[in-house]
Amino acid sequence: MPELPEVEFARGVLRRAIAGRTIVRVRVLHPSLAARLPAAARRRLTGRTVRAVERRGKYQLVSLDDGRTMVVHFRMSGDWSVGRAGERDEPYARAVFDLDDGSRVSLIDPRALATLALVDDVARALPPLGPEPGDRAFTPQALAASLRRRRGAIKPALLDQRVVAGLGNIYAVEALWVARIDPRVPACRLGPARLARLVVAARAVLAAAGRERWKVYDREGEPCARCGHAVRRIVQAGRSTYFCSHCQRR
DNA sequence: ATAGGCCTGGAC
DNA sequence: GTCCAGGCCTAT
Repeated sequence: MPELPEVEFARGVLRRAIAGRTIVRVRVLHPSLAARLPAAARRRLTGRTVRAVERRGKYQLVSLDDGRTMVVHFRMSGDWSVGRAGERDEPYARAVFDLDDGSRVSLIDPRALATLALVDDVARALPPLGPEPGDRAFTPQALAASLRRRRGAIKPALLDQRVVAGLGNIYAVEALWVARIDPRVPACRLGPARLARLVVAARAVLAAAGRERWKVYDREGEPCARCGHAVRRIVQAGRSTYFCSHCQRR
C-alpha cells in the first residue's frame, strides 16, 4: 500500500486515533523492530501524550509532549490498524500502542520491513528530501535543477527522494506514461516542455490514486490504453518499469 | 550506477 | 521449489 497517497491516508487514520491521546503501553512483537525501538525508547514513549501527526515524504512524524518524535516508515507493507486494547493481536501486528481511552493502534506489517524510531531532532533524523509533489516548489525549473547532472535514466531518478519526496515505483511509472516520456531517457536530457508535462503528470497520478487502476503498471503485454502498442516491462536499478515504447518518446 | 540485504507471503 | 513485491540503505 505505501506510496504517498496511501501514507497520507494512513497518517490521517493515525492522527484521528492518537492525536491528543496518551500512550499507556508499547509492545513490540517482531525482533527486527525491537532493535530499532529498544526497551529504553519504548519506556520513554510510555506516558507521553501525542501532540500531532505529520508527514514528510513517506515518513510519518508523531510528535510527543516531551519534544521527541516517533518517526515511522512503512517501507513495503506497513499499515495502521485501530482497535481496542485487550483484543487479540491482528495477524502481522508488529508493534502495538495502547492509548488512554481504551483504544489501540497497531502497526501491521507482513514483511516486517517497516521502521519505527524515537528521535530528538527530526530534521537530523530524516534523509534529505526534495519537494512534495503538491508543493509550489515542485516546478519544472526545480526538477531541471536537480536533474541537470544526472546522466542516468529518468525513471530511477524519479525514485530518488531528493528529487521529489514521495514518488514510488508505481507512480513514477504511471507519471512517465501520462507525460509520454520514455523511462530510459537520460534525466539531464529532458527539456522544459517535457519536465512541465512530468510535473503535471506526477501530480495527476497521485491525485487520481485509488480512483483508477494503473494505466501501465503491471500490464506487461497488454495494449497501451493510448495507442494499443503492447506494454513492455524492463528492469531499471532493480525495479520493474512498465512503459509503451511507441508513445513514450526518447 | 548497480547488486545485495532486510523480511515474509503469494503466485506460479 | 522459483520469482516477484508499492522502499531504502550500504557496499562495490
